[in-house]
Amino acid sequence: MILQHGGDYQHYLKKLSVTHIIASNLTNSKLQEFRSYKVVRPEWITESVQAQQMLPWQNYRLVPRATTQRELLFSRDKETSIPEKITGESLNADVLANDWARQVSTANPTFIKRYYETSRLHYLSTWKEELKDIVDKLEQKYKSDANSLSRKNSSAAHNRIVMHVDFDCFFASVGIKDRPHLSSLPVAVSHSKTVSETSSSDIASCNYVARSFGIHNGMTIGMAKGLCPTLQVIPYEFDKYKSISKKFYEILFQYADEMQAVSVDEALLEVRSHITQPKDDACAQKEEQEALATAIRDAIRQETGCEASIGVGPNILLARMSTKRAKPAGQYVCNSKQDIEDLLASQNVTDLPGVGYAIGDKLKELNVTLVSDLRKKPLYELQAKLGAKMGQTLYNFSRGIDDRPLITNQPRQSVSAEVNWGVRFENEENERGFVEGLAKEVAERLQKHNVKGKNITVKILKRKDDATQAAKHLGHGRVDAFTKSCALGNFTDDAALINKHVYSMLRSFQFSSADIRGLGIHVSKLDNQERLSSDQETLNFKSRNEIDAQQRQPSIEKGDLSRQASKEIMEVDPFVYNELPHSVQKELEATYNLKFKKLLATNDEPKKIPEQPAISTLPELPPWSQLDPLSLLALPNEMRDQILKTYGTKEGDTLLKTPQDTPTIQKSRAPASLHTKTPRLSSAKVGGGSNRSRTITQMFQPSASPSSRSNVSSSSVTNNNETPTTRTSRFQYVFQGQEEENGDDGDLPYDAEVWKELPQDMKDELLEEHRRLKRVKIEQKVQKEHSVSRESAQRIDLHPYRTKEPSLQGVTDIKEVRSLLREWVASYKESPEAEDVATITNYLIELVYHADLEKVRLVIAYLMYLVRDFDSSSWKLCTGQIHETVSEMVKSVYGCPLCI
DNA sequence: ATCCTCCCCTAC
DNA sequence: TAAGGTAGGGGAGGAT
Repeated sequence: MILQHGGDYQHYLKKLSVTHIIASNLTNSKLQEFRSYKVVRPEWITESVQAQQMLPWQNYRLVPRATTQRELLFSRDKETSIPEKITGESLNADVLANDWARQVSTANPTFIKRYYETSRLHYLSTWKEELKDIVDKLEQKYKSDANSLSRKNSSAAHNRIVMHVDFDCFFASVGIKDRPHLSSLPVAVSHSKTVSETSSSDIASCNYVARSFGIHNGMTIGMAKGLCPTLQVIPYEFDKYKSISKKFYEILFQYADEMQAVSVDEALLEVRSHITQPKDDACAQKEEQEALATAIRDAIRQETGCEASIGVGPNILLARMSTKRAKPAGQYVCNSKQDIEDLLASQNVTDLPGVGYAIGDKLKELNVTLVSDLRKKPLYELQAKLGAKMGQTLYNFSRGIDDRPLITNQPRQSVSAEVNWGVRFENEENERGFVEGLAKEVAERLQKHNVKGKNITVKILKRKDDATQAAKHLGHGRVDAFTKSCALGNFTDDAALINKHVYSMLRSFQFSSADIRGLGIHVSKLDNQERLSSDQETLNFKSRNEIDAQQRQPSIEKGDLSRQASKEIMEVDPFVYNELPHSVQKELEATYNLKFKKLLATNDEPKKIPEQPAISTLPELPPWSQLDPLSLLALPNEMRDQILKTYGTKEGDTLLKTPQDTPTIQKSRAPASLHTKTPRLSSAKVGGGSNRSRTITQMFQPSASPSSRSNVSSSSVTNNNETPTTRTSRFQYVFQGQEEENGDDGDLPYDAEVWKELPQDMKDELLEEHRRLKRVKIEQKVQKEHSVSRESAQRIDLHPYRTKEPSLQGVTDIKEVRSLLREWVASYKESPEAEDVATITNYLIELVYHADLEKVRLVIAYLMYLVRDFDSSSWKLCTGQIHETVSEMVKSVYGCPLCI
């Protein structure tokens, strides 16, 4: 209708060419973004057409969604039928009648500042950030050191030694250190000054004497008093904690190849390079690790006067579990299979890191309480219950497997501030003031960390309708949580701007201010993120140019464009310009050297289609990729022909003014809606069971460079002078063979009927595009499988159904499989590569699903035979692990273990 | 398939 | 009386 009545239609908002925006609904952020545009409902068009004249747009303004939304009306009558309705207003009035409560709640204008000065959790978070910074800086310093390479490399090696160091009841220990007379008494750290039964103050930390009474962290003083009337309460001493923590980190850094700040009293260390004993001498290694732990504990005791416990293990999980075992004031080294068993099997699942109440409950629904129960569950069951990632993680954890590296130098992703205590608003003005203060707080934090963000999220805790006075004094009580976010056009750290958005989002919920029990502001999408892709708005041209100058396509560089744009002359249609909002006009004037066109000389297009009765000029066409063939078919014949011809004669994207002699369609993707809903013509499956075998391509590569996980793929890619996405290996034929077979286009994903209607040249384009897409897909799949196999050794395909026989490296015959294994073991005398172990495990698992247990048995037996008289324990450990995993698998699928 | 929003969960 | 913050991983489900 727009076109037929002389209008023009743009698919994307371009400030220079859009006069009105048609929408029946818009998100909050779009409403904000378009607030200076003429945003009208579609009725403006239809009714104008009907009236045969352009009606005033003002009458068709799109009103904000919030106000068009119908309100859920809870009848007042029903409410009053509840005998004593509890309202936020009455509850707040009750609490705020008390003068003291007024002082410490939002009723006090200086509340936010005072609150953050006393919140232990706030300190915990702040310290963690500071310590991360310190560790990063120290790391930087060491990097310039000559020694740094060896330090770094050793931690990336496969045989990790991870150390977890953790103070025993940190806050309590620090307090007791300066109050020796309390050392043998039950002690707790809390805000509470008196130990009364009614105190709802939390215990932040308590010593082991107190714990012997059943007292634990997080318990209220009131409850603790019930358990132990003689409990000694000491106050927080935040400054002390911080200074002791500093000493702690200074000590640790001397022993760490790499360090992750976990918290003020806790850190993770890679200490491989500090262990000199050979890997295969487990006994000597254990002794050395014990000695190292003792030395570190001694140093900490001497410097800080407090006890720390240390756990050592081959990964983070086992190090942490070891610390648990070590406490208090002890250490534990886990370096044998038996140790792993001792640490895990009998533990409660909630003792695993990352398993709290919620996940513990979900596991309980699966009848899983102990880690040993967890181990009996097949992967798919865990994933179905907990999600793909969590299921996999716990499946691995239960077996002592944990691939996670230490996290260091991670750029911050968000900044936030929230307060969920003491929030009691007497009126809306009160609420507004608080939001303003919180926005200011967030803005200051952004500024402090030198970042800006373009996404703002507000989080609200609203008292449940039936919630009475909170159990904790001025606590939030029983609440529901709500969040809403908005995307900004620009990065910001401006308090007023943040406040404006937050307040408007908050109001959109239409909650009574008296019901609000907590508020938070989160800012994300920060401007400190690494620019990895050319899509990003800022680019580090130097480094990128250096890295991939050769791979660079002669395509457009967005960055280049925008850089030059500031000097460019911009041709503007005066008609369009006059319709633009004033702010946009100004912006254009500021940015460009504007030059007004004479008049509607749309003859930019060299090839104009002459015979057009219906429409004289074509509107700017959407990119080819956006074209919906079904809609195309629905158009009047002439119009469709014209559109198709236009695509055939020029670039789909008219922004690219490069003249094209040959009618090609670049950068096009198959429109999604073309995907058939009827069965495909034929689906020629190629490659068969060899798909997975591609993950093995690294298997026989020399292990010269201590191939850290991250550089494996890159090293295999940059070898030789091949295209980046193909693999350098003697097994390359697997990949290339597939690619060639793709000449078969039988599996085109298009509806046969639609296809038939398309003109031949369009068919040709689509065919070519289809082939290209297919190639890309295969390449991506190869890469993905690599990353997957790197992620976890126990990845199991969730789709057991296999028509093709599983293969290792494209090979299925047991003799050939054996010779592959022989070759593999021979080429890695020292210890196996994790990726290869994963590949073989995967192969075996597929065999299990393929019900070829005999072959499973043969392969494992042969592996064991190959490593039978190896000195290296890692080979034996590894084959043992493969055996165990597969056996577990067999058990979960068939109900009985595998007998070799 | 990938992204985005609105959550939930966890750790200290 | 009391100071239930914060960042990041991740999932569900919808939009693109």
